[in-house]
Parts: sequence; C-alpha cells; structure tokens
Amino acid sequence: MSPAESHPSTAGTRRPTLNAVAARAGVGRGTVSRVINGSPKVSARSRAAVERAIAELGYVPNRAARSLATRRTDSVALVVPEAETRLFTEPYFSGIIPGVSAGLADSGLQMLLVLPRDEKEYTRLADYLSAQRVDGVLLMSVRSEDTLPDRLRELAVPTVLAGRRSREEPLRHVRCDNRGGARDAVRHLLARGRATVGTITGPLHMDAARDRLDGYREALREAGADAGEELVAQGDFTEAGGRAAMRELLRRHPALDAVFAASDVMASGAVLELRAAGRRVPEDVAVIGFDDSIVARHIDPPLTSVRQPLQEMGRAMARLLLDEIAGPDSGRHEVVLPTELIVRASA
Amino acid sequence: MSPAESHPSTAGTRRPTLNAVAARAGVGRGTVSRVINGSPKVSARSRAAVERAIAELGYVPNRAARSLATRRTDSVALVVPEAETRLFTEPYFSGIIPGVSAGLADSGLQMLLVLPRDEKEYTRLADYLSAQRVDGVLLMSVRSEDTLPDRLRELAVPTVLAGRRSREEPLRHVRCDNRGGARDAVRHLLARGRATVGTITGPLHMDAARDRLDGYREALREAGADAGEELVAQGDFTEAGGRAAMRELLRRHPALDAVFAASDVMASGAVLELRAAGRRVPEDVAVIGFDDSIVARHIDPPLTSVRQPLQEMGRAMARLLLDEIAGPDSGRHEVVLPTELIVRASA
DNA sequence: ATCACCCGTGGGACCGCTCCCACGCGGCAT
DNA sequence: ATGCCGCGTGGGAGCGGTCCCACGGGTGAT
Repeated sequence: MSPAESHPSTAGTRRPTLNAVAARAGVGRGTVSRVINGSPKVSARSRAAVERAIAELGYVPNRAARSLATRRTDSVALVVPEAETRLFTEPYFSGIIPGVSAGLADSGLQMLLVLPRDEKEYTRLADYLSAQRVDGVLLMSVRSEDTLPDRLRELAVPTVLAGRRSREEPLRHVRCDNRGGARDAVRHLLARGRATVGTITGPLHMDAARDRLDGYREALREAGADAGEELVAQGDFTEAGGRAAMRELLRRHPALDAVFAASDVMASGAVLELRAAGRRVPEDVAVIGFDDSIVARHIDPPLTSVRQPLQEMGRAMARLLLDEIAGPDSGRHEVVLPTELIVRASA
Repeated sequence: MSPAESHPSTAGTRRPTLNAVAARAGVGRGTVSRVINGSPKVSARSRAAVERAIAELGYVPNRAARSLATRRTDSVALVVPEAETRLFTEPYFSGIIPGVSAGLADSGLQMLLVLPRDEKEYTRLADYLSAQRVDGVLLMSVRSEDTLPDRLRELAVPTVLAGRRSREEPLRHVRCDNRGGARDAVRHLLARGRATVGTITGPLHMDAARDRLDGYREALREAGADAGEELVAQGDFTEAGGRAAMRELLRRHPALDAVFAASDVMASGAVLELRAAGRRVPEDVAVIGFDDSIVARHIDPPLTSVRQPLQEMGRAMARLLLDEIAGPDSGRHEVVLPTELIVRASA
C-alpha cells in the first residue's frame, strides 16, 4: 500500500496493442478484436491480414484491459485453508491441484492460489473473492460448519467444493466414493478370512469420515458379521489419534484380527500401537488405511490402502466450475469418483 | 442520483466504483485515489470522509482497472514444473509455498500458480510470463541446464529461484545450507562413535547434491577420517536409487557402520537394503537422511534427518522478489538459510 | 430500377482506475 | 497591501480492450 516506486517496470519495450495490430493489418480495431475472439463474422481476407500482423508484432492481448471491458477476470481462486493443510496431509492437495490445472488448461483460466492463514482471513474471503477478482472459486477443503460456501453462493460466485459438508450439500462438489472405498477395504479383509474387523474413524462431524464408517458397516452387514459398536473407535486423522483408538479397540476386543482405519496416518499409528502390544502385522492383525499416501508406501509393513483418484478429482472440479461459469444450473452438481484398493503387505 | 440508495453488496448489484465513493464523500476522484494509495497529501478531513464512504459502500478497488492504469498486475507467478513435483517429493513445495504466501501477504500481491505439464509448455513460459501478465516470477525448482531463468532475465522479468543451478548462479535465489547440513549430519555420526561413514548422493549435476557431498567430505576431513571415493555412491533421489547405492556401498565396504543419504527417500531405500542384507539400523549401521519429510517420521526406525527451514525459505523468496520488483539491483541476491539436524532413532 | 436485407466493417463510447496538470487559497515574507 | 510559495484539490487524459451502433455495398426479390 505504500507508494513505493511508482515507476512501472517498463524495462522492456512497450508491448504492441490491439491498435498497433489494426494499423499494421490495415483494418479497424473492431475487426482485430473479432479475429482474436474467434467471431465468424470476419472475411477470410481480413482474418489473414490480422493474423499475420499479430504474428509479426508478437501481439498478446492485455488481460487487464480485457477484464476491465468484459467484467470477467479469466481466473479462478484455489482456496486451501492452512489449518487443513497440516491436518489432511499434503498429498491430497498436491494430487488434486495438478488435476485442476490440467482441467483448466484449455480454458485459458488462470489459477490464483489463496492460502488464508487464519480464521479471520478465511471469513473475509467471501468479500475479497466476490470483489470482481475471480470468475470462480475452488474450495479445496471444507468443514461441515463452514459458512463461506453459503456466502459465496449468496454473492453468486460460481463455486465448487472438494468434498461436501453434509449429505444435503447444496453446492457443486466432487468427492471420491468414500463409502464404497471403505466397503471394498472391509470386504477384502473378510475375504481373506478375517473374522473380527474393527475400525478407526475420522472425526464424525466430517462427512468423509461418516461415509467411510458407513461403508465399513455395510460390508459387515452384507457378510452377516458382527458390527457391534465396540468395534468402532473414533480417531482424529492424526497418528496419535490412531494409536489411542487402536489401544481402545484392543482393550475392548483383544481378539480382533483386522482393522480398517479411515486414513493412512491413523493406520500408521495403529500399526505402532499393535506392535507395542506385541501383535504382528499382518499375521495377527491385518490393517488397511485410506488415501494411499506416501506414508502407506513407506511404513513397515507397507500399507494396503484405498486410493482416491486425486488427479481425476481435480479435473472434475475444473470441469464443474467451467460449467457453472459458462451457464448457471447446467448439468449435474455432484461428481463421485470410484476408489481403488491398493493391496500391499499389511492386509 | 441519491447516494443513499446504495446498499452494501447485494447479489448481482454492480460493485461501487471509486467514482461512487468520491460522490458520497463529497470529494474528487483524485482524492479518493490518494487515500486508497496512502498518499500523505490529503487533509485529515478528506481522508476521514473518504474512509467513511468506503466503509459504508463496501468499496473494493477494481484490480483490472488499476492494472490497466499502472501497467502493473500486482501478481506474481509461482512456477512448479510438474516433472519435479513427483521427483522431489511434495513436502518441499507444500512447505515452501505457504511461506511464500505469508511473505507476500502484506504486499497485496496475488500468487498465480503455474504448472507447466511438459517441456513444451515450460519453455513457452518465458513469453507467456513476460506478456505483462505478472510482475515477477518464483521458480520453485530449476535444473542445472535450465535456460528459462536466463530468458526471463533477458526479458527483465523479476525472478527468484528456489535453489541455484550452479555456483555461478546469476539470478537471485534462496536455498538452505546444504553443505552445512550435510556436515552436521556426518559430524553427528562421527561424534556417536561411527568409524566408517558412507554417503549416498543425489544426481551430481544438481547443485544441492554436490553441496551435500561437499559437506560430507568436509566433516570427514576435519575429523581426519577416511573420505575415500569408495565410500561415495551416487543415487538419484528415488527409493530404488537409494537401495541400489546402498547395495553398492555394502559390496565395496561391508564393514561400514554409518550412511548419510542426501534425501530421506533414498535413506528409506537404504534402510530397506540394509535390512535385506541382515544389518540392523541403527545398531549395525546408523542412517541419516535429508529433508525431514513425512517419510522420515514414519519409517522404521524413524529417521534422523536434516531439516530445511521451508517456511522461512518461502518467506525469503517473497522478500527477495519484492525487493527486485521495487527496484532492480537492491541488496543481496542470495539467501542461504541454516538447517537443523532432527535426531531420531536411526542415528 | 427500386427496395429490403444482410454481411463485414470502422469507430465512438465506455470499463474503473492512476497520473498529472492547473488552480484556489491560506500564510508568510516583503 | 502585494507578491510568492506550497499545500490540498478537482478533473481531464489516458491505459487497452470489448461492445454495439451505424454505414456502405453486394445480393435477391419485386
């Protein structure tokens, strides 16, 4: 905000403008504009002349000028709440974001990375984003009690969420089939002959955690197996939480022979706890995690885990957002992508 | 007409302009502009009136209009080459980027995330970025043979690199003290009574890899210990490369009792190989990695590792870039931040 | 031949801001 | 009193696009 050096960094020569192109091509500004924007109402002659002039001058349209005139910015915000960054382990974001990038690549939209550092910055975001700064918003993670999405909606800012806040999520969003993934994991355990399968859930106010728990229950139910509440322990997506939950499960059910944890990080905590309790993995107790994160590949034993198609999720988010920017209310509002069980040594 | 009709941001309503603020405050546009840009040449009276009007109207300056007038964009590009994303393990980026964000926060600069997907997109980037699209560029990773930085330099685009291409790097950059970090690691091994310390290097065309090797040698030299070439094996920053290098070291030097690997991922490969060869870690062979990544905390045994101050590195990059944008050639061009040895069970 | 029509076209009028020039008006020295 | 200085201040002139209206000339119907 300080009036530092008002000297614009015009170290290089000034770029050619649309006017220069028009002059060079011997046509009017309007015609050049039409060519650039692919309007069909231009004669082949003019078009050729303009295209040559553009090439010769190395002309590139000025985004700011265009934005000002069109009231569009040709950019979308990628919002990653910092608090979540730590909690939800990075591979999630670094997997999904390249997908978004790929999905946006042909549209000419730029990605603005927005990392609010605290609650205050986060809540102020709605105003910030709606102030003609972006054409759309991708919220990379939302909590169930989050109201930012609603405010963006009121402000008519096209928005797509990664994950949903609840089953009644009114906004467009993309998620993986948490329920199906969990179900597959538990089916796998049962198919391998495990009899007593416990689960370590995430915080149950999170929709993904609830869905994974549901998937666990569904698999047990369809197998006619025990799905008693004493086999369910709640974790918090941290390693320490995973350990604590595992300890609790062992206390309640010393004979259990398998555990499905709703995240790899919790699963790794569970493995540590099992080992501390003298159990071997997978001989005594099989363990499956969720996310197929780096951790899964590197702990001992390598973790069987449910993989989310992060890249595809990112692409889907981009597509959904482009749809909404193009025209409100077109097509479906919810994309659920299938997971894949990656089998390793732990189960 | 009546300035009273204006109500703060209702959906769809056009945002108030600077003109509206001027009218409401009963001053000219120039004065409003001065207030917004913190010019001192405004009377307290006018300033107060303007500030009130801004608050009442919920006015936010239009970035596009400002850009157009100032020929600045108030945004910088964050370039993360995709190929590197996979290779260089994600924690690096997800650690540094929040730092950049924090360092940029007060400047009002936005971060444009640019993820070129292939070589073609990457090389085309110089033109793209120089076309008045950004005020500066942060290159999150460069290879030694990379020419993009040079082209940006020719185009007079302020640029800061994470890491340097070679010791003669002409561009501003930030890195951690790779040499010092490696030296500390090896000193630690020697101090714990290890006698024969091998090292697994990164690809030696990378400057960081060379520096880490130098640090290793320096520590051995100052201790008067053996620094023979047969204790050096080259890896490629992958787990498989780490395993292969470890195998090679064991072959050449079956009696070695410590290894310093230039990355955690390679260290984890080394641990696997050691175990396969019947060696216990750390009893028979102590292992230290570099990066203090997630992997380090989760493998068995947890890895002693050299931590890079990623957050601070990000901040430093932001600061360097802001300097260069403000005025070319001010201050130092190279920031080297200290590392920290995180001691865990592996050494 | 006359008219209506359409197609391609040029250019004026913005979009909302910053920059800068010129101007009014007090206070101070003359 | 008269000049001069300098501090706010208003507002014109862009910045580089898009949008849209009006216009010339070719075409086909009458």
